[in-house]
Amino acid sequence: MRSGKITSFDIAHRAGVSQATVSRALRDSPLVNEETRRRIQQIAREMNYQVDRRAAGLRSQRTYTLALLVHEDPTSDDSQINPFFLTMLGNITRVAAARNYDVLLSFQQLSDNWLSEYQASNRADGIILLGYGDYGSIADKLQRMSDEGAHFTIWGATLPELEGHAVGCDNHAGGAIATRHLLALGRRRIAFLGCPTSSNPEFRLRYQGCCEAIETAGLEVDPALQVDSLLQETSGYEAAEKLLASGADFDAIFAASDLIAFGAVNCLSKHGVAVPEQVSVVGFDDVPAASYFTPALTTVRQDTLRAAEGLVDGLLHMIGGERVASMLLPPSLVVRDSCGSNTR
Amino acid sequence: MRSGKITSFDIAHRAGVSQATVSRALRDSPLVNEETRRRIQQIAREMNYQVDRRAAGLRSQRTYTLALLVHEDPTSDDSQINPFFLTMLGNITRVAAARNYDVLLSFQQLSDNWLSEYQASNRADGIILLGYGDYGSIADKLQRMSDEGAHFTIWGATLPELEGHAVGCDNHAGGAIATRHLLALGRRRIAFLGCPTSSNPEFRLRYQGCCEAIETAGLEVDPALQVDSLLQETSGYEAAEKLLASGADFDAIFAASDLIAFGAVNCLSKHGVAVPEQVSVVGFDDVPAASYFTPALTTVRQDTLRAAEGLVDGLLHMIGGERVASMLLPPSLVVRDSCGSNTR
DNA sequence: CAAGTCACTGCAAACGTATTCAAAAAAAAT
DNA sequence: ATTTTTTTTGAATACGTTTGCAGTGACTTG
Repeated sequence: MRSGKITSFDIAHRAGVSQATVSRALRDSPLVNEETRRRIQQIAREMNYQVDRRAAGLRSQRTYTLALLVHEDPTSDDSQINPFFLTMLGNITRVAAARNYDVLLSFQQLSDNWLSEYQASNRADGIILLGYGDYGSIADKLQRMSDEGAHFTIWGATLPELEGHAVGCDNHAGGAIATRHLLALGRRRIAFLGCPTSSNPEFRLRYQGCCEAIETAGLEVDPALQVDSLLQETSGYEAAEKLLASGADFDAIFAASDLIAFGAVNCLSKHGVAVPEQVSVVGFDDVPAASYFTPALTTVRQDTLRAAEGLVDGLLHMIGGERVASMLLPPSLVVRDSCGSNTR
Repeated sequence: MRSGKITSFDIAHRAGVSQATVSRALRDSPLVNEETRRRIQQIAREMNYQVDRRAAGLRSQRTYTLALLVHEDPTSDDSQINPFFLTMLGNITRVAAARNYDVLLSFQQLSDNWLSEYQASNRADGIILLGYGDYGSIADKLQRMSDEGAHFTIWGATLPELEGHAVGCDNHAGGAIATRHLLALGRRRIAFLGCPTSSNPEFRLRYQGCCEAIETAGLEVDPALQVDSLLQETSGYEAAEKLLASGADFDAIFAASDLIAFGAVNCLSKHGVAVPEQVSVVGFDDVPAASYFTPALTTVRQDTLRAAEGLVDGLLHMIGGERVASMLLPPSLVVRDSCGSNTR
């Protein structure tokens, strides 16, 4: 004789009150008498009762769920996810859980109807976009999301022209920090591996910070030392190969991402160039592997925990109807072995 | 004059039919006339209508959502997630999406009431557990989940005594493959870094496979060459240090995880021991960083995509009421530089 | 003591869908 | 022309909450 599912009516019956009172008691409403509330909560605990989120959401028009949409490079053959985003993902989930929100995960493309699917089907109260460094391709979709009143926030550069809320690292400052570190070590010919001309504003800003630091030091930026590279390791390897082949003189590399740096170092090793003795290398992101890497990679760290907090809390405020300003986080330099500063 | 939310009634009104017919038409029910169905679907598309998942779920008692519970080591200071599980996570999400299921992500502890929270609050139709290599600590909870009729599956060793469905790699075979590879390279004194006596059955099985391969080759297992180590890199470093300090003679290391291998190699380097020249090293998992590592790590790969398919499809079958057998996946060896086989 | 407050509580109406049951229309069979 | 069958539709209800509104005593106040 298995009774069906336990509902608030069962609790009400057992407590000798109405179902409405149970609902209120469980939500700590001040409308219900303290002793009654405690008794009801006690009974609910004993009966192992849980509020049905669907019914509650249906009535209150909330889901207490955030959708996390992680970008996947459609050109990438491998199903590997950038480890940096995975770290972010973990932090976002943790922060959301602390705020009593669930996180719905998706790696689908941001298709034309993706928004409507999630927004209109009431699967989530808001959306967090991760890994869309290149806004250009989705600007129109963001605009539409904004027009339709969707709540969303995006990790990346906080551009004034961008519609909506964003949390990002101060890429310009990050580029400058890394470059100043290399300059302080006596390096003078600093190569940049990354694609500043693409519509990816993060790489562009990192390069700008880099150039500015060089010029501030009274040196000149040599365009020959900038080689395009995408985010991935293989792309970094190829970029380094191109740099070597060009015959350009360089004594340091600032890679726009750690993965690029990994690829570049591997390439240099293969060609007998010693890191950090002959060439200093700095990365960007401080992915977990950066510390395992040989030589351990000096890199620019983004504070992923504060970033996650910024994204989640910003989004929750927007859901709450507030207007929230975008957020720029200061990066920090993590000095390890790949620059030679530790060798004295 | 913004109309409220679009409901199936709006579609019905516009199409001149009843709401019931709309519901049927949108679910491709054969009960509705083909032409009517097409017209309704067309209108729904035009009006950008999306079924409210909460209402639909409330009525049909399904959520079309799977909960993914990833274990976090509570002792770990860092908030880093094991990269292997992150790869799994990505694959699981993709597979689930292909099956039209959402994935709810959580890194919370499997607390006593976690199950009831997810199961009873109807946030998910089933649960996937990831990272619970050590079943001992949660065996009672699994039993309770099973008793309460929850649908769940777990990544890890498929033990006969374990209640419920599991998908796992053939750890015994994996241990044997790795060890045979080392033996084939002429290594004779193979150390094992990992904790086979703990309740973590995966490590135990890997060690058993290792021992069996050694004995099959007509050699003897030296217990002095087994050093306990937890999953993490730092733990691997310490284990290698202990091994060196013991003065034991060894020419190869089989690490129970890639992270342990990373730590061990770093430790050996620090002590001037050359890898792979003096000591060959094999890891387990083939995490993304394994290929970036120097020397690139030879390791045992688990097929994470097939694993994800096994987990998701197994779970869906269970939700569908079928009885599903657990699944054992064959591992494969990825040969890179850390064993010296490539140096010839 | 009457009237007004106050602190609780219960009734009942949503929320938006899926589904049962009966009915209507159309087609087929007699 | 009537009955039977088939196809297609609509009315009504249930899913399990939250919440506006009204009601009930008890308590204060003039």
